[in-house]
Amino acid sequence: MAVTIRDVAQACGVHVSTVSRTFSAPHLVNPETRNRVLAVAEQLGYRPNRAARALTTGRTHNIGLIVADIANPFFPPLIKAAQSHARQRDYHVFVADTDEDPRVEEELIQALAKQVDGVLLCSPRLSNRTIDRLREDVPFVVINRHVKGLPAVLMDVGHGAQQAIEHLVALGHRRLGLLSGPPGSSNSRLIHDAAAAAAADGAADLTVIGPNSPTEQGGQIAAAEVLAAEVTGVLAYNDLVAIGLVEGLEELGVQVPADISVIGIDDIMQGRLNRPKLTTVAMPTIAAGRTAVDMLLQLVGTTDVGPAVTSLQTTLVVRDSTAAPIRLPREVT
Amino acid sequence: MAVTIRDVAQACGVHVSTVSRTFSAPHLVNPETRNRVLAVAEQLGYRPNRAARALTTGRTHNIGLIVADIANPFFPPLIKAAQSHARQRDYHVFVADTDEDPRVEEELIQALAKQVDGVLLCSPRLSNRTIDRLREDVPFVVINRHVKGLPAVLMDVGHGAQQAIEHLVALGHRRLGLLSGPPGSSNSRLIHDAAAAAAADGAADLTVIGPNSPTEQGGQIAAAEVLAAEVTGVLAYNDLVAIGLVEGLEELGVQVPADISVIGIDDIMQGRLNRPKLTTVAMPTIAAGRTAVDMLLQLVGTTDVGPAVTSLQTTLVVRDSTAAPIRLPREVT
DNA sequence: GGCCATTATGCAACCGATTGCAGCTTGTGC
DNA sequence: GCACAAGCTGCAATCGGTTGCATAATGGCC
Repeated sequence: MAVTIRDVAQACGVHVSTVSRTFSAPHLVNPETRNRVLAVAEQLGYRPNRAARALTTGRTHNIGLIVADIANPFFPPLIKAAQSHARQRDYHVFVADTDEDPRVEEELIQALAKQVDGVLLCSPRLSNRTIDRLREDVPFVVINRHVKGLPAVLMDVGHGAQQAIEHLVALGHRRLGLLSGPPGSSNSRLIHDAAAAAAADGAADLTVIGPNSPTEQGGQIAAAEVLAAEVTGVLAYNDLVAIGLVEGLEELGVQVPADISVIGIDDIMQGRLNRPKLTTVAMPTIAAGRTAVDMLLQLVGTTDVGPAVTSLQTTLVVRDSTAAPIRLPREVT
Repeated sequence: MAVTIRDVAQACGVHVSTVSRTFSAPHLVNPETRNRVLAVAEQLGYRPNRAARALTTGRTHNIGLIVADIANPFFPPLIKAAQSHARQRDYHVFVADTDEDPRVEEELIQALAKQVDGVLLCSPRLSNRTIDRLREDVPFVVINRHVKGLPAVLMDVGHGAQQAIEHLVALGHRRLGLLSGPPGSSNSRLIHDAAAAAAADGAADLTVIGPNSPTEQGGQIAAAEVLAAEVTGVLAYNDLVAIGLVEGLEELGVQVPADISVIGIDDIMQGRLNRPKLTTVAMPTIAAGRTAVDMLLQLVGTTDVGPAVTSLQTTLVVRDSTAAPIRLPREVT
């Protein structure tokens, strides 16, 4: 059915190995022969069978990318960046969605293992122990989580939280709130610690509120608590929570940013689709996708690699949900 | 490195073919032997190499899914549905994003062709002629577009537009607007024709506005035109345009839905993240993903298949952006 | 003109599995 | 006690390429 290397060889009157070399080691074949082979191959519509090639070379030229939820707007930019970056290096990316289910995640990794040269694990939900076991099967680079002994690409959310608090302080806010994230999450702790430190540096109070569910609804519910805490500026665990908070506050008759300033984290909306446009900490998702691909390719190219960890900078994007407080806070210095 | 069928055979004292059959044709091997092989395989951590299997069987048990833009919120639910549905049938889905570039799309199809049993083409940007050429390489099912001679899964956007107009008419609106989509798009024509017919049936005027760019900004810009047209209810080409329109109208001091009702198409936000929650035509993306997988698997299973076309129903989801008009329109019957 | 290095090509084993065919062992029926 | 069938298992070719080694042809150099 499909045209193979043998068909081309026969049509050219050369041996299969010559045809093979024409594609995988062109410098080893006479330019004249090479051109003839290429012409015939083109004419016959020959395409190398990557799966067959993988069988002998051990290189599939594919990489896997496993994410918890494609529908989470945080991931697509990262996926796109990884794909286009990999394509430029003659690699293809197979994306798989785990539906947040660790069992599915494990199954996918095992299924992918033999068909890819390495896997990008994006915010994995698996236990460290399971990941440690699976790394026998296929090389990993982990994105957005640190697993001991594995190369990782991290985004410095702590620094982002710091920038956010400094921004509020610079605007004149002194009574700040933090809508905290899930207690178990390491990102949640990083955000809390950095925010607390930055608030202390700025001589501002920081009231921790929650944790509520890290969703729009969670933010909406937190609105009342925010009012009760009498803060004028709030940093939310993520953009969903921030957007929910804005909605909740407006339902209570509180204007953002006139009465209270709100900052999110992640920049999932990128200023679109929401009013007021959210001031937020943008994550370097595109850089993370590219970097992860580079690290993985480097890792599969060499025999041994140290567990390199790259930490990428976040950026505070100031838009319309933050402003100076109307009444100066009481405890101004 | 990895444990192969030979390692298992040797450890068991049987021939490789027996091990092979244990996995691919269990009924042909003595239960006693089979259990022994399974036990040893388990203990050694043997996993079949799907790529090698594909070489002889011609079946990879993978399917490809090519979309124009993963970041477009319209696609992720479809992707997730296709993936989980395929996984239940022991197939894996490789997702690839073309960045809206037909050349990339073609390249991806060719690269994928040998590694998958079939490809789901989601809103392809390629010309019919190119698609016709590529179908020699790999079986296709097209989603969201009709290509002559190819199986397709369509979503009945015309009926959705009809429902939307009927909803506005039922609320009492008689002066309606349609924010039209790109002139070349077939969906755009389907929406226009169905909306026009439904308006005529409901004895309502339908003013076509635009086309503007099918984006949030396009909708925002159209707000002035909508006001000038003196309509009380508007159907937008998609949700992005509808959301932009709501923003544009509010900037002009017009309330939605109090002053003007707005309906979108696609249901990308699913009622989240936007005020007012948008009344919109929900596309059956989940059903489309599942159906497309089923059609593709059926297609690769048999030798010849007719170019079946499945058309899926859309649903009007009434939320908060539509209401009865305040002032009854002049030409009430 | 002979020797050697260089270049180009062919040969054949191999990657990890599948599968048609043949052969062996049992068991059954008569 | 023999013929035959059924049930298992082994053998070896095959899928579509890659690659180390051998061989042949060419050219340069003294």
